[in-house]
Amino acid sequence: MTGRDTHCPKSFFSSRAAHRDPWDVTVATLSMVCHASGVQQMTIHFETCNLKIPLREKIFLEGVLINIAKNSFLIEKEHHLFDECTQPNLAQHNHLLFYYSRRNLNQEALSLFLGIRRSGLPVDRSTLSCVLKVCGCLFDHVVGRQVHSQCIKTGLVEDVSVGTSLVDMYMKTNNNETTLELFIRMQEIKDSVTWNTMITGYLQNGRMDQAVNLFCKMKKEGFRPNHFTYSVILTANSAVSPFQVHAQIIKTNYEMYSSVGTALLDAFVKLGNVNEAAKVFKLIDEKDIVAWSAMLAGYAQVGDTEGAITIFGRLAAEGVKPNEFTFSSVINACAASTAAVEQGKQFHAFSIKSRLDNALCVSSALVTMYARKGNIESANEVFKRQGERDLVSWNSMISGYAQHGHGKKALEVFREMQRNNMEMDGITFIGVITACTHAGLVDEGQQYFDIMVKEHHINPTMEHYSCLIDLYSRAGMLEKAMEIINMMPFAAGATMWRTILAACRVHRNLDLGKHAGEKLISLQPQDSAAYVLLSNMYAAAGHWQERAKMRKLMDERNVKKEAGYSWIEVKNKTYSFLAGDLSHPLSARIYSKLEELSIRLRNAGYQPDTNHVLQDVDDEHKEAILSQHSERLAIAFGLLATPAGVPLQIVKNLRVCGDCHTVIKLISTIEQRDIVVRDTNRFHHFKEGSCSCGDYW
DNA sequence: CTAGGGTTAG
Repeated sequence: MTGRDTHCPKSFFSSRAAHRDPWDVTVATLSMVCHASGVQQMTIHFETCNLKIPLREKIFLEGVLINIAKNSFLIEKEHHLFDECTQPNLAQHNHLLFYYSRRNLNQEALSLFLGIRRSGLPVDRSTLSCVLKVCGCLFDHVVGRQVHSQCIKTGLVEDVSVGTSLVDMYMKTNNNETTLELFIRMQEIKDSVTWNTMITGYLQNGRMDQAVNLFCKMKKEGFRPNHFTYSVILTANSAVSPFQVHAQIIKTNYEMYSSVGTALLDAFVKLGNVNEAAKVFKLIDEKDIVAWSAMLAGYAQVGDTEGAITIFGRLAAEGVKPNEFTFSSVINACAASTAAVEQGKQFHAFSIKSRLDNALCVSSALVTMYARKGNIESANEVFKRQGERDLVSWNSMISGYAQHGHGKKALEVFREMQRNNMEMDGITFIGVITACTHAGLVDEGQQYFDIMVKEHHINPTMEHYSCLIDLYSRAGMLEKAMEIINMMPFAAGATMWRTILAACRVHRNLDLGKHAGEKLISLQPQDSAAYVLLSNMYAAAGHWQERAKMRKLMDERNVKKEAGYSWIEVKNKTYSFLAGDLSHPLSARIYSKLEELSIRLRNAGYQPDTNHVLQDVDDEHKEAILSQHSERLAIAFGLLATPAGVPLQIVKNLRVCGDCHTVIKLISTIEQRDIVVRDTNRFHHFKEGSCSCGDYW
């Protein structure tokens, strides 16, 4: 059970293992070691700074060079230090090489090795194994091959660990032929590490079947899989059934190993089976941060925010330090939940305290979280402060702006991304085209689609065509939208027909609407959207008989209309409202507030648009129904429950109707409030009588 | 010498 935590993680902060690393010498332990080993002539310089490890001086101790700088990373002047060292020997060279490698300072390790080689100093199996690993990490097949010939010259190629390192290096640099040749040549000397290395290599190159074959062959040849083997073979989820492997693991007792249990639980999560994953998690003996993070991410992936946050609380209570992956997962869980932004903010604060807020995956998760919670300014704040950015950072910001209808800003970010020569992918263009859709930039949207295909050679997916159809539909260019449907290399799915249908409703195209409605109903007979939209259209056109038929069809097929819900957060609590809801304790006050508003709205010249009511009732009733739409109840409550001037944040499970949109614009003026409404499609920022969507949604 | 966890859209 020991020795399974000794591998160095990607980042210094990312595992408890790192804290047990003998090289992470705190000031106290260093002094002790110096004292015990009788090294007196050495000077240690302490520097007071607010970081944990204030030692900055270089120390030559027991044949090991240590230079601990800020954050305990070995960063500067290593060669200079090396010159001062009196004739470093082979062991000292290897020590430093391992130190670099373990810290992921591969470039430094490589220069050290090249220096050693230039000076003709001796090397041994440790030196060569270590530098081969470094070449693999850097994907440097040129130096890798040079080292290979050095292995042959020295005869060390016959050594198992050197041979295995060669296999690893060639696998990582994608040289499958040489790898296989080496592996066959190692027939007599190979051990289970060699097998594991081969299997891992195949998996990382996406060759699942080869990996599984080798896994079987390994057992046939009498090598027993160990915890390395199991933890890696479980990532071949499409080729291996976790249930099957689980049975083998139970027999061998490896399920209590953190690495194996983590891989297993993750395999269950990927099958969508969190319950099974949770059972596996429970059985892990000593859960390390990777295991905790995997379980947390599992809950996040199935949308169980509460579960994810509970796991975070438990690991913190057990004194386990969250790392950047833990934060990015929990923040992502907050982004997906319906709860208040406050929850996400708390984890943001925690990540700052842990000095992990600048980690790429954390800051990108924050951008998305703030954007999805309606706080686009904070999203941009985080984005601006990102020291380095990757594809995901840029995509997150573009999509964020797109969802908020800030089409121009989304495109600005996109152009900045272009100027920085960033690589782009399909998701980038989904964001860009969506931005054009919400901004009504039809031609630009089509142009970006063409650029994506012609200049970036990205194959358009279903989603891209969906975006195009959306682009044209929203602009009322329904013929163009149908043209796309007819020319694209996919059959139109339910989502596309729903888009067309909704656009037909807005642009009053009953004929195409019928067609789209029928398609949608045939694809998803249990989805209420088609029935509701169609009957809506019939109602708007005054075709009450047709509408009654739709109603009947719904009853026959037992399709239930989704109820309109809105919710609002006040002081960390979420209050939800159904249309016509009377259940709230403040109900009476809410309705009198609505009364008062309706008088003031009329004085401001408001005329209710009763086209948005689908029931066959008289106009007076229609007005009453409109005025009790769930978002209005939530807004009335928000106005009562918060001090003047505080912005209101509303979330709605359906799209905002045209009449409510008009009313909310007016309310933002007469009540002097900023109101943000997130519907199923986008964000609406109402301010001083207008909306960020420019009445285009 | 070999291993397990995360993020972007719809």
